[in-house]
Amino acid sequence: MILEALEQASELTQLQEISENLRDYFNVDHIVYHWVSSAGEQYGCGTYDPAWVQRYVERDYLRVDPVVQGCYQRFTPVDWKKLNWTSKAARGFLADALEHGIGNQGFSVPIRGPSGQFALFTVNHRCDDEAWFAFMETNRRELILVAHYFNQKALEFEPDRAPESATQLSPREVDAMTFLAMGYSRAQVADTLSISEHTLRVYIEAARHKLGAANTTHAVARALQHGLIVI
Amino acid sequence: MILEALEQASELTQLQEISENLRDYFNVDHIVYHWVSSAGEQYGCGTYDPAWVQRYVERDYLRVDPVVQGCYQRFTPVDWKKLNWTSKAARGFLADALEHGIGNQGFSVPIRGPSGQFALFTVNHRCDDEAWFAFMETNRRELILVAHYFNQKALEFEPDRAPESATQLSPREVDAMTFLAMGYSRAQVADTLSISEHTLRVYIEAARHKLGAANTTHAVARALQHGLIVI
DNA sequence: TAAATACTCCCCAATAATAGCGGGGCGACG
DNA sequence: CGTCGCCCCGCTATTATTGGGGAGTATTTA
Repeated sequence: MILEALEQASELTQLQEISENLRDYFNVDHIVYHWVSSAGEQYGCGTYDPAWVQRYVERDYLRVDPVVQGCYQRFTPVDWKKLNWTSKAARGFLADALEHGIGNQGFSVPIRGPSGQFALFTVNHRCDDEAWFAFMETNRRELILVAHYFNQKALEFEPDRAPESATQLSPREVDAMTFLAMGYSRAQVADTLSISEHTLRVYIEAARHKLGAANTTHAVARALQHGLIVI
Repeated sequence: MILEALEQASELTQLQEISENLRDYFNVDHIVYHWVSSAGEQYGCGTYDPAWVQRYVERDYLRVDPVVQGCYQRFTPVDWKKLNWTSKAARGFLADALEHGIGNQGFSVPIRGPSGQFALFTVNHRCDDEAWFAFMETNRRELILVAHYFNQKALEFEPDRAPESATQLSPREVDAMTFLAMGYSRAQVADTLSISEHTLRVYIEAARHKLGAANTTHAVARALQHGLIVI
């Protein structure tokens, strides 16, 4: 079974191979896995034409692509047909994509990580709606599972992407960060925690230093990204 | 197959039933699904003793529970044995849990949503390591899939939990929020975007209002939680 | 084509944030 | 019993951020 190959893969370059194997196994045009991040850091592998990938990056299609935008707002895997392709930018993007060999049908599985990591596993194919529907009926479950296994492997090979800062905040620091993230002012937080604003400030600074943050907003953002606070 | 029952479930009360059916189907002690959030809003269903659930909430075990803390920092499903049970609080929690009928073996699947939603799907059982290992070998894949389907159903029944405010930020607003989340000061952001600080402030305020945030930190936190920005 | 949205710029007064300094008490770990 | 981390409180000072106005152009959408 295809999952076995995934579980046994042991080198990063194999992911590319596996994506090709998956493409053949499922008999579709493309299988793509890519990491989504606006901070430059993009990683991806799959069977798209490298020219298209380059064009995608160059044109900053990440901000236009309805697949990315849609999955980013969604909980569950989504068929491309359900996405919103009405905007001018989206239609332009779609036309460009089709010209570069991308199929008209697609299914993307959003995958999320603890630090706001976000990845997409996509199956893409060119066919009519009927054939696509039948394909999805048959393979949806296995595809979802494959998506998660693929992601797990990608993480194993790129440990940098799952940093696990291990930075721990003290309970009071967690409280402070949490209320700040909820929009409380310092005075409100201090009041809520029944401590002086001076003391509160000490916690905020401690958290800021632990998190290597430049300011309070940054500290809250990092605490959220690292899963240290829940709001 | 059990997934069919999940797909066909059409009422919220059925989730409780389904969790019981899943427990019997997999022949384990407990199946639990619960939503994790410190903002009061907790939802859960499953086969744990209600007395334990109440105790869990009362004692604020959410902040102690290594399963929650561990999964919150982790990308992938995790066996409870892999978690860190060394702290005093964690050991006390474990002892308390065992006394309340919780099994010693567990497997939890973290599930994340676009707005920072976080849920756990847990299988719990009392048995020796060997039996548990065999069980997991057999059922891991199906459990992962069941976890995601269960979550999907829970979302359908509780649409409030997937609010999808549809709030969209303009590109410039996204830029502003992103750099702020990265710790840039307003001056730095304005400089980076090559606009005046005054203009930048308009974006920040616009984003704040769109997001219903009380201040900049809150706005950044919400933007992060809603997946509107990535850092 | 009109309406909506996005982008750009400006002033001002009040508030929040940051960076230092100092103090004391508690509990856990070795 | 000493060290370490956490919890709590005080002070001063400068700088940055905030939130309330208003106003014009450009682009996209309906």
